[in-house]
Amino acid sequence: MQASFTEENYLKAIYHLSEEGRQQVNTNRIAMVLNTKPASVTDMLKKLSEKNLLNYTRYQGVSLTDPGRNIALKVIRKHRLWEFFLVEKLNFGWDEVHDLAEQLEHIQSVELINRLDSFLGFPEYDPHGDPIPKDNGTIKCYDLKPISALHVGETGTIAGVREHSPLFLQYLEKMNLVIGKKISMEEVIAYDETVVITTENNQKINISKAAAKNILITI
Amino acid sequence: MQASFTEENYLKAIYHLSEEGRQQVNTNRIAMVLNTKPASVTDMLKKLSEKNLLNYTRYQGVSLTDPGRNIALKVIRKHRLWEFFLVEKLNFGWDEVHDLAEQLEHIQSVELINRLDSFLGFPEYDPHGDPIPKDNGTIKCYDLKPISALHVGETGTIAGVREHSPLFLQYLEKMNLVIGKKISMEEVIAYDETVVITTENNQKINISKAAAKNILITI
DNA sequence: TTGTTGTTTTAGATGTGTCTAAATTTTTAA
DNA sequence: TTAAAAATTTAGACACATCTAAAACAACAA
Repeated sequence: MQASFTEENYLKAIYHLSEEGRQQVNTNRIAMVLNTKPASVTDMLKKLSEKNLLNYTRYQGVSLTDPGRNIALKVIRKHRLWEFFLVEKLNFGWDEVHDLAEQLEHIQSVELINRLDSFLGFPEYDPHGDPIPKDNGTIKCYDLKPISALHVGETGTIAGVREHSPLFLQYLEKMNLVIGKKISMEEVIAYDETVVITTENNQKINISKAAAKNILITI
Repeated sequence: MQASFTEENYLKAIYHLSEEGRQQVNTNRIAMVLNTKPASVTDMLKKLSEKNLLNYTRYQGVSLTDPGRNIALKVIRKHRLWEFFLVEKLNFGWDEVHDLAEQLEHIQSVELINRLDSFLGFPEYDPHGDPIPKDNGTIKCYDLKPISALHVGETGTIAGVREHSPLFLQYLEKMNLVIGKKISMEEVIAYDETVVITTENNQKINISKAAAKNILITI
């Protein structure tokens, strides 16, 4: 089953949206994340549905079929391996690689991506802590929690992020809140839910509620 | 000046055609190398001409403008750097990389390609012996000759090829006629212009006239 | 100079992915 | 239960790159 550049982007977006929420994904959300209009989304959903890549009934939202999910995972595999390559081999910052990987993820060649995987030493996670799907379509399922889910006194290690915008990643870099850092929850300010965390060297850092939701940790 | 995927392919093809022959490139040749129809070529030529990427007058063929040649050279730079990467880092054969590089050459990012260049150690030639254009748009001009131009008794070193099809490259590989090999011209069979060459270890190899025209050497 | 041949261009159509504006359906609130 | 609001879909159009068939042009030989 061959999917076009655009079709791949739709499938990937729908995969991400169904991961982060309920089963059925709605038209407006898709239009929003793909920077397009709901009418265009409807057109594409009909097309993908005819190709049996997703289940679609008018007004009811969509879910991926197995072939559809498979294509999405292949694209995500490519995206994350290229990100790893760009950071580890070409020394890009973790905030610079997303747009490049959006292009590279559409290069068609199973052989290429498997050799890249091998060249990189079969990494398990990309530079943002996201798991890299294997060639056979399996993907580690995350049991990461956002910092905001920690109770006061609890400790964790930063292992991922939930938002990939350059601005957010640059902010984390500047605060030295990078993957692998151990932190513990100090307190939550009642007024605006600002979170105070402590790093290994006993430094206290205040982060906003929004930021705390987007930093993921293992316990 | 941004050119689309397809526009880039036209500019690259026209660049290659004007290298290998006279100045003006004709419509039918372009259609042939791009695997498309002359009518489509005409449409595109009008478009590229309006963008000032080439000089076009009806029925008179085309030549690239400076901006057009510049885009073509950037694409060729990317193509050849990616080919080098695929062969040197991912261990592809020199006969396997062309189609992949045709995809990779359209990734848009000057930063990416310059970092790749640096990662690869600023190579001067791609795996087929073609010179890699520099970021500033300069390119080494070849003074390679085909084997068929050697006189009997003359010696040369294989430095490039004029044809990139997998079949031809696999044939060379099998005969061990790879870049760097020293050969000398033994004789030309009068009957069908088959060329007999001798390798360093005194092995005699017969190659057809067509093949001899497509293997390039330095003296 | 004229006619033939081969090349090139125009005219009109198709497929993909997008859009706006209007209509329809679902959801929510009264 | 019904009306208003929100979400979704249809209808009709456009841009891009392509195609076929037919017309226009160039080059060459007689």
